[in-house]
Amino acid sequence: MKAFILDADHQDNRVRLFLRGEKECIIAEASIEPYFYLVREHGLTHSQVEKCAGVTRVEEVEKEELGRKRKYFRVFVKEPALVPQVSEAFENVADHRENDVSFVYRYLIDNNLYAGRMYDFDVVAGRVKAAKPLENATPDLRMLSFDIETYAPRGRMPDAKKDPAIIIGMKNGKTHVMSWKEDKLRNEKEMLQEFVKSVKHYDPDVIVGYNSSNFDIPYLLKRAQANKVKLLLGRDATEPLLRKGMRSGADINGRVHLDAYDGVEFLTIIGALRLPKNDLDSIYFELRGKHKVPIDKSRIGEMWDAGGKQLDLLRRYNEEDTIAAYEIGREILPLYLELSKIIGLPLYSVSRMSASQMVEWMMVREAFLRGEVTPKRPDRHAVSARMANPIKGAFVKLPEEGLHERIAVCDFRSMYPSIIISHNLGPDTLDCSCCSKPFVAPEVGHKFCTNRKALMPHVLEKLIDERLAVKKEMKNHKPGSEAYRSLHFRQWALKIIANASYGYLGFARARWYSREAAESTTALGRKYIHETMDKAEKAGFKVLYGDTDALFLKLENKSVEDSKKFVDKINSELPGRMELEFQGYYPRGLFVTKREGGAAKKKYALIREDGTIEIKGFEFVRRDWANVAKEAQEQVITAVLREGDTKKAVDAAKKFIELVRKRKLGVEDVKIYTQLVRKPSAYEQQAPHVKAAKRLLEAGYDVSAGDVLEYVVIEGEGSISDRSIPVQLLGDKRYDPEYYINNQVLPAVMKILKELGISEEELRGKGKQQDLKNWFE
DNA sequence: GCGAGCAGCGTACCT
DNA sequence: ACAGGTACGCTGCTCGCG
Repeated sequence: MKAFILDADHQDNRVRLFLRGEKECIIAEASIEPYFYLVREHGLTHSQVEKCAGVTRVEEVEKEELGRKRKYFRVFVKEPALVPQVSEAFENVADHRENDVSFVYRYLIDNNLYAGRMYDFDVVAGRVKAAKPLENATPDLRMLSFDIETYAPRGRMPDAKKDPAIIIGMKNGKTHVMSWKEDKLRNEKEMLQEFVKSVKHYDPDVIVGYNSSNFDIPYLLKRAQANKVKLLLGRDATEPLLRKGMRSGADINGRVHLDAYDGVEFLTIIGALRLPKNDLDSIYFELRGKHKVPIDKSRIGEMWDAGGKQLDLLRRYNEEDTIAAYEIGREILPLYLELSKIIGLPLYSVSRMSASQMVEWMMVREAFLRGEVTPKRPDRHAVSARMANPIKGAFVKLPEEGLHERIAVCDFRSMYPSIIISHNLGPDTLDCSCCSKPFVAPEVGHKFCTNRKALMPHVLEKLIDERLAVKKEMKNHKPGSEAYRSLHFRQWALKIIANASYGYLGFARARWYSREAAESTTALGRKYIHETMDKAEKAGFKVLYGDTDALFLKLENKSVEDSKKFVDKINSELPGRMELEFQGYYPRGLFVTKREGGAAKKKYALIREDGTIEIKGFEFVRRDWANVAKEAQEQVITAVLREGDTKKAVDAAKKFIELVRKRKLGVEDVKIYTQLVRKPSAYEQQAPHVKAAKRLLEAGYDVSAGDVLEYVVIEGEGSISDRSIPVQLLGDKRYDPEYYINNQVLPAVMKILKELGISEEELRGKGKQQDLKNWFE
């Protein structure tokens, strides 16, 4: 059967595989002997281990771990559940290894099977006998998104014990919203049954929700219980299984429960997405350019009771959430599928992993393939010791403030991965005993083996080679075609994992953490960027700025061609896989002065020849600035870069100040977003967002760490914090024009205008010194 | 008792 | 729960003056 492993779990010693073929999904079983390792030390004997209850047999093996040979007992046990138990029993006698590799992962890794990839499975009597890898593309997955609305009386959050679910929306191709006031459904119970029936009928491979692990699925489970029905969403007609722990989850057997919220967080962390906040409305706006129907969540109960137009509006609201979840699913499912194919673990598991976990599981698999033992996770003390001792990072050159012309930007392609590969860096090649001439890292002096390839460089090389091949293959396909799209997601997935590798080396909780390898990586990075800057100056360019792996060259009297030739010259002198890339030419660019003087790093604006503008670091790109300040700054930057028009820039700034002063702005223009990273009581300073959070709490809202707050500074007495009111509680309170001029618009625009020699006074139109208060006559 | 000056907290950005 | 480098608003303390 031509199929791929969509999902897998186990019952006792039997691994259960959900094999997704062209159309059908069948269940097949397989098995493997569960095992783990004990390090042979402290006089522990073979027979001692063998005698332990649950142990079936013991092998004496010699294997490599972190570049060193060691002796282990490979301990086989009766069933998977005994792996943690038996290893625990030896805790005070011998160190264990790989006792935390789950049974399904063990099966996939040890059999060299990659979930997500196509195989020709030989299934006899429901058991997998063999699997032959195929080149075929994965068949299209059936995806269903869903979203629920729940009833609650005004003034409190819904309580799953007593408040019913009232609406369920679903979308596969088309959208279907049902509620039990309409749609021939008489009550909540019938709606729940209808939902289960729809899922069974459509038989999706993937069920997408938004925050469904924490809300929709737990809620529906409780409601099903209250109505004495079962929420049988699994392919084996089972209910979702809620997972507790550090990260809650909801497993649906045989399907992939994709929580789009996880996906959005993941994209945000890797820098592929930036939204003011990660809620469905922000996403809806990002995807469709318009906001969802505005409804007050605390009034959902009333709207339900009112029926008619109110209920229609509520259904519309639900429909938009369902659509948004579906659209996010369409974007992240192909990405997760490619990640799953690369890592080889089931799609559902991968969708719940952080980038570092993805790197780590790739390493675990590759270590197995190389016959190596996986190091154990560091304990709490090791983690805090690692964190207490941070690693020196990248070099950032002080730029030259002001307006500059004719800039070429170059950067090192995948700098850190290239360094790790080119110099064979890793904990397993550090201080080897086999090399008479090891590589010695500059500045830090760590020595690395030059004979045997380390695990991380080995993994990275595979990732990067594969990515180059995929990029090449993409040229054979039309952009927009299905094949192109899938290749795009593949190269993106490969890039994500490669880019996370350096961070992983320096990640305190990593099994393959290596302070030495990580600090050698950054030391080499600093060496390469410094050397390249020196060479650029010698070649007659002016190095305007540089950060980590990027450098900005001012062409002066040289041509763009010259800068490209310079890049070629550098590449001819670089070792291994190191490569400098010409990134682009910019006719104009702007750097500014810090408030306390001196040029600011990590803040600049560039314009391309086609007139498009790139803004980095400025208030314009920060969510914790009001829109009015951001828009004013954008217009000023645009006037300066596109037209070189100082007057236009000044006029734009004045226009915004006037708007503020005349109170022409709405909440959207003046609200400020700030994330609350802890619970409100945990702050020592009463910052504006902390005060806003406390006000929300007082008013009976739920506020928790991680929430992004929206607040407005209103007029009145007291500090800014005293006057920071969350938008939910704004009522008819008015924004403070003085604050928005002096603390928002002016700093944002003056930062730019100051570089053109314009003073705050000139902004006011008169050349004289005047008190800012004059704006408020 | 009061304002100026400043350190440190806190957030979000860049590579 | 991926790294370090950086800017900068705001609070709340210290200090000098009277």
